[in-house]
Amino acid sequence: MKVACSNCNLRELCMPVGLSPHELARIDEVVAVRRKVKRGTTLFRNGEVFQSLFAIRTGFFKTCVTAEDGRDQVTGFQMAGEIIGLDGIVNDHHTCDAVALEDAEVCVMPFDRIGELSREVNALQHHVHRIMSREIVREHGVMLLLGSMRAEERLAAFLLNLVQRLHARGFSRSELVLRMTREEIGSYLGLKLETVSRTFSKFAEDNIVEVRQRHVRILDTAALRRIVNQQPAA
Amino acid sequence: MKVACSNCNLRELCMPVGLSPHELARIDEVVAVRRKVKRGTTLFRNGEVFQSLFAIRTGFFKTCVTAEDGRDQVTGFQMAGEIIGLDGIVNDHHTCDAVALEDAEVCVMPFDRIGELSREVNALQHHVHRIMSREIVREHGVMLLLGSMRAEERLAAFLLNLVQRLHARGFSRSELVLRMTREEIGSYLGLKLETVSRTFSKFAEDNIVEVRQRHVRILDTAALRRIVNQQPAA
DNA sequence: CGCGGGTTTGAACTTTCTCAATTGTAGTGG
DNA sequence: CCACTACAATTGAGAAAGTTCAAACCCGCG
Repeated sequence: MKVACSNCNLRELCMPVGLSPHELARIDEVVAVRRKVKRGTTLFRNGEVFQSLFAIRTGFFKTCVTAEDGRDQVTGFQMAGEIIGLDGIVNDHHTCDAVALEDAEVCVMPFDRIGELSREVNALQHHVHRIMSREIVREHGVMLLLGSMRAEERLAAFLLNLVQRLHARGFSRSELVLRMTREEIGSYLGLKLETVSRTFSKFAEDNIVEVRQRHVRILDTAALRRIVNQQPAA
Repeated sequence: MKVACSNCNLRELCMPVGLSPHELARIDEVVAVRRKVKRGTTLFRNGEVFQSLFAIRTGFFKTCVTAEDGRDQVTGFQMAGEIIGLDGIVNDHHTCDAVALEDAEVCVMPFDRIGELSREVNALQHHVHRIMSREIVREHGVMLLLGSMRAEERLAAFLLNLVQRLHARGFSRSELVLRMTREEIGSYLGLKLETVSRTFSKFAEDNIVEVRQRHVRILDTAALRRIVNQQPAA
């Protein structure tokens, strides 16, 4: 199987744009191999030695951290074109688990190779910085959500975010299939699974969405946006 | 005033260790100037153009993001030796505010200069990656806190984290002066200021801490640890 | 066809929030 | 030096949101 970023249809998502032909050729060296990850198995685990970043080629992941007492927190859901493993850089060990929520394939990018190449290819260096910074900003958003939003706002924000990212990948703007359970959504949003379920029901009752198990159709995007931006308290 | 990382007593906190004399000399070029920031004023603001990272030389900062509807979330408190501004890299614009909670001084490190130098000085490149990764991991911890801890656990974790960082800077392991209001603590922890205050009172009643306004003395660190690690629900 | 994970829904309970009043503290100007 | 102001912190009581526990349900899969 040919592994070449230069031919990859996801290139604009995970690699820098505007490269010269020569740079493009070098970029292909970033990916060592591809690796398949079966649904329900982990790509990496908390405590494992960190060696590579992973670009998701197909499939859907969750990442979660675990406290000493066993408490679990989903820190994100990742889809094609997104990069995971950044948490491992600080201490050369991963600090969270990455679990495939459906059969997946990832591009393995050894981190030392990224380092070498980004010394030569300027755009790659900046790209790595941007990816990490983007993750920091994303997490700021999650902190805002967890720290100051109510259940309905959280779920609305979650749905809008998911559908927006899916749409950027060519999927529908209004229809989506959830790859995760209510419990995983709840963990991510800081809610219990029952609350997630109830909130879905409430949205359905208000004709904002149509929910059939994991199939969700957004009927009123504007309403969702209004819910996210409503001010519960100053 | 001499600006030289090589002579700075905070070097181990913000710069890579184990540099050769030559590398050490190059590192001094990272810092363009120092800048003073008066208490209550901002170092940078959401929307401003990003140009530099900042290393805190003295003083204490908070960073906060603001939603469109005006909601505010403190995303972190930063002290001497820590680096702020990483959020600005993705889009060349800052996405949060950095406010000095006491008179402060920062080292201004132009980001393009960091880029150039880290192409030459290998250790610097890795160091930048590590700093960003550390911030990502820190935020994972905050997400865990916001997503699955109760008020007492949040405040206990907050106090332990603060005092640990202060101790790493030579301060007491048990005594600290809070630089922020109850409201700012609350915003960070996803609680209302009244809840923060009540929780402080509860800790005081249980002889875990002694609180006089912003002066806090930790009487029973072990008890705080136990509170953080208690399991409210599976 | 039945099993089991995942989901929905109800009712009682807990935690945190909200609103309001009170107190404390630091800074300002007479 | 003290009164006064402004801001921060504490405390109480009632309300609201989300959680917990429990039961029932749905649906895909072996």
